[in-house]
Amino acid sequence: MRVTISDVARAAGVSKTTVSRVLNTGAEVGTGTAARVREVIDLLGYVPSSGAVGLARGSSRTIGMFVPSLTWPWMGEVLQGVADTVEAAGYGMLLLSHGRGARSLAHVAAQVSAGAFDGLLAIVPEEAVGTVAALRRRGMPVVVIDDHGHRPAFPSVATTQHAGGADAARRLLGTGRTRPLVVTGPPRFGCVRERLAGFTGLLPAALVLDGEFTEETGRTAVGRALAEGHVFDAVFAHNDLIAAGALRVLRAAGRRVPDDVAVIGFDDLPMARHTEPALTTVRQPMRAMGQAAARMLLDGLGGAPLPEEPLVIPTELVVRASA
Amino acid sequence: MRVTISDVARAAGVSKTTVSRVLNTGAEVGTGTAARVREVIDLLGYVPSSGAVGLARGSSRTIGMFVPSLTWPWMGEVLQGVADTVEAAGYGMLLLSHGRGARSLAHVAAQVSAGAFDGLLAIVPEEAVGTVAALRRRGMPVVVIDDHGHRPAFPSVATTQHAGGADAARRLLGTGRTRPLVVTGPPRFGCVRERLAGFTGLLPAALVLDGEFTEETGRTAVGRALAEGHVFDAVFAHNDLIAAGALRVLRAAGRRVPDDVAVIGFDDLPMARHTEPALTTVRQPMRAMGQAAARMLLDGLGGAPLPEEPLVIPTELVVRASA
DNA sequence: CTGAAAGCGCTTACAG
DNA sequence: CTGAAAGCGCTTACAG
Repeated sequence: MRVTISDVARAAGVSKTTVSRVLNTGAEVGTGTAARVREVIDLLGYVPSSGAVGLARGSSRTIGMFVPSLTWPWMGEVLQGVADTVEAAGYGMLLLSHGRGARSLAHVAAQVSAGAFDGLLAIVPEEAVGTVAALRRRGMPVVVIDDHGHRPAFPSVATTQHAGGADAARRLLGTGRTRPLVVTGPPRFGCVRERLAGFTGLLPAALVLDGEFTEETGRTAVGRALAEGHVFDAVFAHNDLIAAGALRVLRAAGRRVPDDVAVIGFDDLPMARHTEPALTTVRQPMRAMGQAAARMLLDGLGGAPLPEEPLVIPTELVVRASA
Repeated sequence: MRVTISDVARAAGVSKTTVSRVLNTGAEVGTGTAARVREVIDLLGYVPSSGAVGLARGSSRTIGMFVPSLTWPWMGEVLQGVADTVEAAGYGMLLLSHGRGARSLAHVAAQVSAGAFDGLLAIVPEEAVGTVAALRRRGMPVVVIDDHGHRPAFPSVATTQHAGGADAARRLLGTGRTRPLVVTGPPRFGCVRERLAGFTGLLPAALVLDGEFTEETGRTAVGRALAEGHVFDAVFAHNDLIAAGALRVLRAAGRRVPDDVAVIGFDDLPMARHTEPALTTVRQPMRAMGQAAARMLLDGLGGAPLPEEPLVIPTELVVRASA
């Protein structure tokens, strides 16, 4: 049987009110009484029912975490950062995925209406911007992890997409490259446009090809550039998967990396250490972003105003062998 | 303001009891009345408070998902399978990670005592077996996703580790290999022992080296075998990362794959398609396992008895270029 | 410093 | 087929 606050009160010879106070405010209770109550709580192993507390207090001590997909290569890092922070604060973390599209959104809406969580952390796919904005308008505290695209409308944590692109260009410039090929992800993502702008601002691209954030895009794009006889001495890939594909095609074509063609990726996935040659890449601080976003939301739930400006955690150029 | 059951009752001109019945059993309510109530519910956008329902009914319509780490390469697949299934059933999914060790376990215990979820899905790290077993003894429905190790004590979904190892051996045998090198993960994992037994049952290994489930282990283990002059015509790596490391060292040493040395991995991570040459590997059905485990738990919560025997979803040999 | 009582929003016997 | 009332386990004015 569940141990309730009444059991504790009875065993300690006090009222439920007093037990509740010991548990929460702590104030207004005699030292001796408090000690006795705490003893009984430990003895009985009492833990307040989250449902009851939620009902009485109108909050759930749980945050929602909404992600477009759970299988993206860096998603685990973000989730780990969020989970560690949220758990340390004694909060629960309700995971919501956009995997089933519109039905997933309906599920989120239902959980919100049910009061299942007090605040929402979100990586917002294009299709869900409206939904998330609507939740926020209805008063739900929202913090967005701004990996792809710029949404000034939300409190958010972001990284330096533009500067990351510029760092890549600077590195190539520093090693004497002047005719880069750029292979981007889908241009609908804000991050793609920012990385590209940062890069071409310093180093005009010989050629820009867009595709998906996949190894296959890396192979086909670079393969095409090669086949069409474009001249380039570097590749700036918009993520590490694209870079891996590029490396593969370059080797197959007999181009030496970095001697003939330097290659720089983006993300710094674990695999970046293991490509041949090891990949020079722009590191995105995914775990730190998860932690910071969680902290921001928790502070917000604690009463702090959510910041107007994005909290920016910088990218970092990680130099390995490919550039 | 939150729309409550009282608002609906008032607007529909019925009692809260009737609204509750329309929402839940559906039975015992006049057709006309039910229709009217449903109309009002839609109109007002009423969704029952999960906290209140949980309190009154003693359940939370939420399951807990406990994982050792969120950053393992196949974890996202499992989570996606679980999330899709759980959400489709209208349940919430509380994510619990073992990332902070003992403190994480304490957090789990607190969430359980708080009644935060009705059942637990778990990938159980060694250190947490006791905790999870204790929860089960106290009546918490538990389903274990049995990736690593065999725990007959829990209802579980498993895959064919032994047969997967045997399939790898059969493939090598079929291409005329007789002296394999085996590089395993940590022997404390049940899956490691099973894969090894399945493999050596058909094809005695020239040499067995153990290590971690990392690319680095692949490089150092195969590097050492090479340096020490061991003779082998194949490598069975216990996961794809180890296999990737092996491929790299073999190439660096001038051994052709698969001509001189065939290589087989385990898992079928996305990267397996992109190694050089593409990796032949034993696929683990991680997403399907997540789905099946979730379904099993949900059925259990619905009243079905949890199966005594593990539900086994088979591995599958995926033949690419490396063996 | 402490407690009795109302209330949070539901469900569920019980009575009709 | 329908409703009044008790109860789930807490918190929080309010009174002392």
